[in-house]
Amino acid sequence: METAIPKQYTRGQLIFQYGDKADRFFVILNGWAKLYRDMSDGHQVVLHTFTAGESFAEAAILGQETFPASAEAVEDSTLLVFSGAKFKEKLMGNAQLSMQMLASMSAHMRHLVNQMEQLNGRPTAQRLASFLVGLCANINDNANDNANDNHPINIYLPYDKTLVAARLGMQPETLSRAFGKLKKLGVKSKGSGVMINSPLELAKFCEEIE
Amino acid sequence: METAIPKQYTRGQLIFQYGDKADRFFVILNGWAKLYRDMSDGHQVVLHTFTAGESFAEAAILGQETFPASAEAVEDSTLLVFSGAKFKEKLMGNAQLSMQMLASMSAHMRHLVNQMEQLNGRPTAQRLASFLVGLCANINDNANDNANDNHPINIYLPYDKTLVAARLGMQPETLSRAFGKLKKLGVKSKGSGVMINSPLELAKFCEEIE
DNA sequence: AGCTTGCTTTGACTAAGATCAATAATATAT
DNA sequence: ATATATTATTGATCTTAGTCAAAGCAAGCT
Repeated sequence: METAIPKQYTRGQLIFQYGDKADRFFVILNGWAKLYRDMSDGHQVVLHTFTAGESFAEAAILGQETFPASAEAVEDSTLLVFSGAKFKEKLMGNAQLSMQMLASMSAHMRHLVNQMEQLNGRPTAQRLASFLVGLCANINDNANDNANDNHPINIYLPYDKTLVAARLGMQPETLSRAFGKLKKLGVKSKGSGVMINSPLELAKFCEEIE
Repeated sequence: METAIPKQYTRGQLIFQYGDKADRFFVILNGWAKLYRDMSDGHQVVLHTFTAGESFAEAAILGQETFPASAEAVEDSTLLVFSGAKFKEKLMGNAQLSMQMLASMSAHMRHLVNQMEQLNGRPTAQRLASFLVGLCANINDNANDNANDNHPINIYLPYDKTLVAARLGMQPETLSRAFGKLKKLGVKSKGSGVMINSPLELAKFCEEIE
């Protein structure tokens, strides 16, 4: 939309904070951002991580007056900032757009539901495996790759392991050990690079019952 | 809306199942329903519980073609069943309605986010306390009560403790023990009745660190 | 009443992950 | 290049909630 303005954020910079007036929303041009919530005990729950092409906080400008979570850039990033008021106007005049918006929110909710499933009792190694498989899928999508192939693949963690751990609802130490457990499944982790021998086998492992 | 038809469900009856074609949604006239998801390991995650006046599965009829979760009546209940197609038509012709719908979904998402926060690491006693405080709040709302007062209060669990446990992401045994821990905070549980001496103190406990 | 059935509570035990503490590796700065 | 800070790994221990098993209660039934 023509009214948006691009804005630069540096690593660690706050984009908005829980409770702020929700009068804008965002699309990521490049970089990564996290949506999170600080809990009373000092911990942080990472609700979602976003990257280039994805939008977030669209939901907040409707209904609520304030953001229900905080957001922060986890890398140097460029975001498009949209005015909520102007967007609302457009929505009122365009039923088609409203429907698309509803569909996108519905997808977002499905995502949240999936996330809830993950955070629950499932063992840490499996949670990590799911996460890695997700990253593989992204890469394959981008490369327009055949969905059926099963090359060894090299992926890079989009942000440091502390954040990966938070995203998966575990401690950094536990993440380390989860990587350890995945070694026997052909997952090698070196720095921010992860080498996966058989994405398919890993995907199978995610579904395993104990 | 005039096109809806009321339908009777008995306790334990399936309303719809994960993967079913999402061509309708529901409003509860009376009784209780739960929205849940069966996980690969046989456990069940309860995403939400609904009662009279609340609607659910509205999100599903947009975007996705199938329900992302299952629903079941937890008491004998009467639901209004709406046709998704007809509702979509109405939406297209009515921007106002679309906005309301967006707002309601946005609220629902906020709820899910809160739920995620709860399911996480927080100790079981605190999760239960939050739940009870929520029930108190409902009652006070209905009674148009002063928000600041702090009477001892008697509440009734809306469904059996097995389901409460599931709703809170814990085992029935653990729920019992959680109730035990809350005794020293003036919470007495007898059957489906719960007597809370000081809702305020209980609310404070929810936020406590450790 | 006495019996059955299903929910709830209690107890003993186990296991997964958190925490604490120390070391190693990486990145940043001087 | 060396020093310093940050992040990652490893080990030992502890806590919490899950599991298994048994007993206590309550409601409904014959």
